Amino acid sequence: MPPRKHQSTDLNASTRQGLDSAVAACRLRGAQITPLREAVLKALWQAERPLGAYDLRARLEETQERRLSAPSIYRTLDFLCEQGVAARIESRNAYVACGHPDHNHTCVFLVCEACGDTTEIENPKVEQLISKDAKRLGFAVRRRVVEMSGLCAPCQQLS
Amino acid sequence: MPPRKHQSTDLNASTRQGLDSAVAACRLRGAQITPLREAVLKALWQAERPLGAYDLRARLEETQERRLSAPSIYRTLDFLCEQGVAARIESRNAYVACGHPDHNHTCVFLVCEACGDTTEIENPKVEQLISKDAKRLGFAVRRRVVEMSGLCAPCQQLS
DNA sequence: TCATCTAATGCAATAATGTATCACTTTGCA
DNA sequence: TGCAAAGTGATACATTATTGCATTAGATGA
Repeated sequence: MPPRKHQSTDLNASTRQGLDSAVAACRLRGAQITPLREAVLKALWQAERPLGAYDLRARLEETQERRLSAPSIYRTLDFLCEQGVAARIESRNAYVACGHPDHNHTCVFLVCEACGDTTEIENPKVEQLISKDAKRLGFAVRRRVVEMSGLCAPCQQLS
Repeated sequence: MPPRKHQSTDLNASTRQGLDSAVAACRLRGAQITPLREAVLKALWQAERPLGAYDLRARLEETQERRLSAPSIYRTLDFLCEQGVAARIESRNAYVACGHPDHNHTCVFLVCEACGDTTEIENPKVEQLISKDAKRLGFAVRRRVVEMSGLCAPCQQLS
């Protein structure tokens, strides 16, 4: 799969496809897709960049026309991350939809400091390299966080 | 969680060496090492795991016997991270002393979820791999976050 | 169909983490 | 000495995240 720009604003083609395949992946594992979970995932897919939990809540409250509690948002995000269909960007305290809904994979996120645009790339070699080091030290890796922040190509032009 | 020692104000050999070389590295760059900065760095070296900013503050307030403001702590930590003698563990909102005080390097952190113990490894190949991908996409990397969480060898024995 | 059980959600309060701002102090230096 | 810049202190505030418990929605089986 080619690198996916999280900034794509079209709501239909790639967004719908990503959303649908994410939902399907969850169902395959017997995980329950509730209206709230689907709404959150959809909002992430539609977002132009990683969304903070409270930012996400604000957006959902608009489209849903009701109040949502912070715990609901966090629980839902936790669920989506566990399912591998979303990911937390630790260096931003924010979340993105993940286009590679496998359980055991490492995504590398390139996060633009200027516009927030986030690109997700997969590179199995990175994972292998680190796993090798970890194994040598007897460390059992469970979760991987690989994030690069800097400037995306368009923002470099501007500065 | 296994017992740990954070009461003693004495430094063991490797801690002292790490602290001294970090201080020397800062001075070489003309950066000012103030009493507060040195105290914070020392506290990080003495802790055997990442410390949260407020946790760090509590410890310093004990040894210094005075109140410290959160902004002071954060400013000091920012300084130490910029100097490359400390690093922020994004997945924990915490900070560790860094044993490789170069400006442009990528450390991989292995963080044990059980005991908090954190190991820092250097692997230039990881950096190269990711840089290559980034370059292909025209992305200019400025800061790198590579963190693995899981279980360290001793904690695997226990479970 | 209904009773029942469990997962999911709602809600209030609050903890934990991080920042803005301004005033004051120290340091380096002409 | 006096100035400018860097560093620190202090208050208030903003953002992010969690806890505990009540309630609701969905699945399950008699």
